[in-house]
Amino acid sequence: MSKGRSKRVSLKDIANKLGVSTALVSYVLNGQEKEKRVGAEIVIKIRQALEEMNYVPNHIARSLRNGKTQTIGLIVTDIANPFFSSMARCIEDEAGKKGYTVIIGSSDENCNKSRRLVDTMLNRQVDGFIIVPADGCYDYATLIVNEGFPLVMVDRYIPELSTNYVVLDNFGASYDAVNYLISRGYKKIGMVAYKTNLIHMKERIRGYTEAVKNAGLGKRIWEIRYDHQKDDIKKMTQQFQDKNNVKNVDALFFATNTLTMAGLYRVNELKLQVPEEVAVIGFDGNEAFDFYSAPLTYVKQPGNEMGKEAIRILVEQIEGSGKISHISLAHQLILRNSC
Amino acid sequence: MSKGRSKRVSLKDIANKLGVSTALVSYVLNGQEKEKRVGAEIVIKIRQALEEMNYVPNHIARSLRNGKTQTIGLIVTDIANPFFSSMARCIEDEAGKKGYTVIIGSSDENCNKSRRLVDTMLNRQVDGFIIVPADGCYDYATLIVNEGFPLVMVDRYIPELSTNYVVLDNFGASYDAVNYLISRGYKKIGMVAYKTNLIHMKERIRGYTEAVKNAGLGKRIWEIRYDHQKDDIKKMTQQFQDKNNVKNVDALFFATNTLTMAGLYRVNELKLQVPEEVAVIGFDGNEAFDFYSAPLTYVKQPGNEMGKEAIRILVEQIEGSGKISHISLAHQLILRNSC
DNA sequence: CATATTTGCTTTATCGATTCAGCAAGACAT
DNA sequence: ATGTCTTGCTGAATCGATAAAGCAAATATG
Repeated sequence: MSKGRSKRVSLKDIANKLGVSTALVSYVLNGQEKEKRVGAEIVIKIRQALEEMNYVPNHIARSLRNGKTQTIGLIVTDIANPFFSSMARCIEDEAGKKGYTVIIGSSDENCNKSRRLVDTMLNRQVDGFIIVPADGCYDYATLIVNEGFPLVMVDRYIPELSTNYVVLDNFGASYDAVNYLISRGYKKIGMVAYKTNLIHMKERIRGYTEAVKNAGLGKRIWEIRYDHQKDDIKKMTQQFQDKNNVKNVDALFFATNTLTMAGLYRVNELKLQVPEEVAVIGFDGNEAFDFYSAPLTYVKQPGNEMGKEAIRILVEQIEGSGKISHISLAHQLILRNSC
Repeated sequence: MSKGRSKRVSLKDIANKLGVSTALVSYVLNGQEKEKRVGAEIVIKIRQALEEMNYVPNHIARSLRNGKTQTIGLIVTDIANPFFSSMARCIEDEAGKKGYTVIIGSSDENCNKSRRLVDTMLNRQVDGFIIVPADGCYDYATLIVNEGFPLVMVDRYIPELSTNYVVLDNFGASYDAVNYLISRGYKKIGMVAYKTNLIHMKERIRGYTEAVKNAGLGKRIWEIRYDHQKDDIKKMTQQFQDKNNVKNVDALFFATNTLTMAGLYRVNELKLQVPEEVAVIGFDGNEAFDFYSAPLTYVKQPGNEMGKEAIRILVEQIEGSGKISHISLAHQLILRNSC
């Protein structure tokens, strides 16, 4: 038998106690005593009563009335991915400071799940969205924008959709990383990317392509299917080891931290030495990179800054700004021993 | 200028369209057409209209009326910690299946933050809590229980508080891990734990103590302060390396993944070989453990199962069960090369 | 046939906060 | 003295869904 939950004090309780109307109390509560011409003495009395009776506004009632919930929906591909979990951490902290609460969902890069999450969140009447869009199904993002809901895309964006985003300068980061490999004397540089039409991946591939082209080197790209990761990575490792294969490499550039991890697991299984037998550059960062036998050189994304910017822009939008922000953040190449 | 958000269809809209009262529509919506004796034809018409007009219930209004928000508050120490982020992932998925939404907060093992999070969540009228309690300040947990809110503690619990929990058999796991070290011939086994009164840590320490005592070995414990981690770990490494110190060791057992990581960073800085110069057993798991020069032997916690159980119990409670569940899950010792 | 009972629906209060419209009473101007 | 303004407050509608209470009409029972 659950103990009786003590009912909270309502505006009405305060009003009754003082023998005034709820309107007055509400005005004082919302700092409108000037505009609404509330008497000076009664203001003081109301403030006291609010304090004494330990009044806490009912969020739900307020939301129903105002149509604002002070809630933000965050959809990432996987909250268990350290890049996203640390970004989420930052988003929650920042949102909290501004009086917003965050609800999080993981889409697994899957359209149906994304749509279901968006539906749930719309149903919960979030005031705005921060979304890492999944590949292919832009309908729900379009819906969000068309309905006039504030939306900030992070990590990647949908070029066709005119809305806010905060991303890495993916082309630049990738170009930079590959050039570093080139400067270290590697000639057969491979890139392991995801097979997707998402712009961030396209840009990372373009950075790689541009860099190897400028150096007069051959292009070796694997596009791994997200839902056949293991098979495709296996095939990849077979090809890149084979001296007779056109895709034989001396260095590998991985396009995300999940790909880096998957690749390294396989490299370990095959007992390949890094960087002697194959050099490696990772992406995104992961504590695991620090502990690899050869600590990994990698492209570090400013995940926290990304989260902070996203919240800042979103709240601006929620509060009525009409301007659309497109932000590209700079990467950092962390140099260590893997190449 | 934000585009006009198209107003959603309400119960009233449906009722008006059909020329019936909202009560009827509500009954049909909630499957009470039998109890509330709604006519067979009108039921069909209402169902059709709900379908056609694409009706979606207003969650906020429902919450205000029912006093239930179908929302769960989850407080962990740090959502960026992979142990908790993967648990959170699992909790969200399971909660979603049962029609609940989760809001997450990170306490950083800090009382004030914990309290603020609980306040926010109470204010948002969550239906129940899943909490990883922080050290020392049990007031808010007691408050939650006394107010009659369902609460499930995970990872650790507060013995004085009679409520549900799902934890690891910490004593057993620790005992087992240390015995494994003993069976491998290590004689000077040290344990690195956090300085805290929390039961899970006490139990892990008790497991270690019991194991070394039974083997007639000396006790070497470091209790690291959570907010002076770096200093304390440094001091620890100085002592355990010193052959003349009573705390000199040939093997280290770390009590959490954050401690393991912090310890390994330091071990790497000092260029100590694992396991030759010092053997290591970790706790909790972390992808990083797989990539350590000597892949780490560690105590694996069933984080997903913990999350699943927690949600199951919590929802049971929310739906009115009075029974209190105390669940201890079994660990798994993952054997590899670090000892 | 007269009285119960059942069936099918409507009315209305409620959850708690917000806010517009409106009403007295006093201040001020003409 | 009459009309206009200002001040300080109240009443009631509203957001959308739920559910208790009540009311006719239809059916059943004696």
